[in-house]
Amino acid sequence: MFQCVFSSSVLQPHSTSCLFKHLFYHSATPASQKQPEPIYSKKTEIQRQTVRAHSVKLFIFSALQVARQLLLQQQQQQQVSGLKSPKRNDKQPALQVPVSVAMMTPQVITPQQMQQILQQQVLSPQQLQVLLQQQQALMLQQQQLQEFYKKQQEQLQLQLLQQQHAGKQPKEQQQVATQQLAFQQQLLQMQQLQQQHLLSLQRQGLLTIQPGQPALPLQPLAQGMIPAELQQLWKEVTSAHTAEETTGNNHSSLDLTTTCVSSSAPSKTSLIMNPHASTNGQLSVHTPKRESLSHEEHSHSHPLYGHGVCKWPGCEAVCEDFQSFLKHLNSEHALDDRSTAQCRVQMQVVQQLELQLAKDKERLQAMMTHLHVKSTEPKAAPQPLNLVSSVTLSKSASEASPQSLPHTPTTPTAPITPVTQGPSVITTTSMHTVGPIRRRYSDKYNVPISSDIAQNQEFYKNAEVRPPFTYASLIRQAILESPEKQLTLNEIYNWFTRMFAYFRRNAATWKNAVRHNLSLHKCFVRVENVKGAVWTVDEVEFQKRRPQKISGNPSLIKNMQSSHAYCTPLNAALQASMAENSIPLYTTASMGNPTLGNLASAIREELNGAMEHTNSNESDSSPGRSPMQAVHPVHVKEEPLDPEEAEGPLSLVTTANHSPDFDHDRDYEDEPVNEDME
DNA sequence: TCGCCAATAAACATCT
DNA sequence: TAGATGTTTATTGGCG
Repeated sequence: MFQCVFSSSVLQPHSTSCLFKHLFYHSATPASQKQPEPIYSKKTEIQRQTVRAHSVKLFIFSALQVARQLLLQQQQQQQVSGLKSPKRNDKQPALQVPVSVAMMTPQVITPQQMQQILQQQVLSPQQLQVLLQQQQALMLQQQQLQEFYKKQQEQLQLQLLQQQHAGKQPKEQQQVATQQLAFQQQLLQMQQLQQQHLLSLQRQGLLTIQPGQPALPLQPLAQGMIPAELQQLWKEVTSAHTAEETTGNNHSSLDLTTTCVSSSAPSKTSLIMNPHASTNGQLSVHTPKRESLSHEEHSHSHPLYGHGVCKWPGCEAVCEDFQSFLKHLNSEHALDDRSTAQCRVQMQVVQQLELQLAKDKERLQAMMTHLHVKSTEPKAAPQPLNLVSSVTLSKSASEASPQSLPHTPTTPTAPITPVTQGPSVITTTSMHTVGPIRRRYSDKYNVPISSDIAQNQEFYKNAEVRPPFTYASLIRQAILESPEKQLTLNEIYNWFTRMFAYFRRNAATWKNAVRHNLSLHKCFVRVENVKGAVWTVDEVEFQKRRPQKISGNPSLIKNMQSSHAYCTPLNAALQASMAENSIPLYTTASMGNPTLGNLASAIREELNGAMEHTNSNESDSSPGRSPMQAVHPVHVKEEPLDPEEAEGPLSLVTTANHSPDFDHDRDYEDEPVNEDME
């Protein structure tokens, strides 16, 4: 009986196939149905900040409604009161200095406050949609208010002119002045209301205030934002979200050095959360502070600008410099239906990608778990799992396991290197091969043995997984890991059993193989000392047999090609997986959003880079290049070899794919040794 | 299909 | 004398 390893599963498949079906069911079942979604801190933060932003924006919206009502009431009072003007004769400030629209605008939250509120938020598409609708309503109201204020101001100025020229209509003038005063009083009330709301938010933890932020809840009216600025800020917020999510997981927050809107605001407090992040820079046009920033800095960090091209989804307009990019951004990607729709689409893309990532992670985990379960199945998989090519020991070897240890119950973590190497991990045959099929395994894919063993130490120790290296490589590694770079045969045995659970079984087989390799390969030198015979590694011999020059070694070139070829099925798999899980994403891609293609190409580049890095890393960290190994003394075989025997087999440790680990001496005795490859 | 090569098996010798 | 150690040969099977 096998028990499914899924935490939420209680099914106990009675056979391997049943278990496999069960696992397949798990794989096909949406994650939400089988176990809770992995809780990512970022996700939680997103939700929290979304609520925060939502509350604040709703508040702004409601505050504007209140303002509008007040103004309407004022307008009605003005119409009703008619000539009942106050008898004040003193000059009102509003009369001396025309009341600006900004003064009259009920935007009491300063840019700093707004930015502080908004700087951390990441909205879900649904929430953004709601907010965008609110935003549109907000803009509409702002426009109405603005028009109303303008009318009022025009009337006022007209009256002032008339008064100056004709000295007439003092009543109307006073009336308007009173009206303006009333406006200010009402706005002050609103301001206080807003302050209370902000304090309330602050108390609820929905609004964090920087310690150095002076008088956050309340700012003078003169420091409020004009509607245009607010509109810009809204744009910036939405665009910044788009940009932030476009850039993926860089967790960039808004760079408020580029979003400091009002120069009049006492923005002494630096609100920069991430100096490398940026926004779309829309506000830099009218902010001296932003203009002080170098455009190179912008262009280097702006997620929507790179290589002289606007990276707005589906745009790719060529912008010669950052300035023109900003103009283009402001003109072509202003806040309109198209941009908001694209923003929504982009958010869906990101969401789908995150969902896909979560699913694939889960799938990977299930695969790992599944393979471990399979490796410990006593019936179906009596042989230890071979990571490379599912080597199953021969019948006699598997039967002759006097030192077999019980299977380790621990669940080892998956090997790092083979996973990242991709093809070196599991072949399709490993899933289906049954019986004593002996398959060749070697140091494939240029995995540096030392790093692989170091990275996957726990895995190899706990899982009966055959290390993807030849016996010769392992022997050499064992010797080199020893303090004196020499080991007795028994110590080599111990190293094998200590480091690899796989070698805790079938001792007769692999020990024979170890002895065979020690004798076979010239690079292993037997040295007699006081302890008896110890084995060392002859690095010269070892390095002689590493024809790894990429430019000249066809096997390496082939390996490189196969590495690249691996990317193609991976892309296909990725896209198939995406298609399987995210139709909207495909819709997005079909709309011309290059995200999917970019993602695929990015992954392809990453893989290529990884492969190249692996190759270079391998050559760097290859045994032949190890400084430690380079200084290792060369031992001479005490037993003079017969010339015929000297042609015995040797192996390569870290040659390319399908290259021999250790080539026979015979093969290299007459071949020119390419020293460049060392 | 063939050759190469690592893994495996086994025989044999030598040593402890 | 048994077991460990070391050597050699043959076979198998993967892979280019």
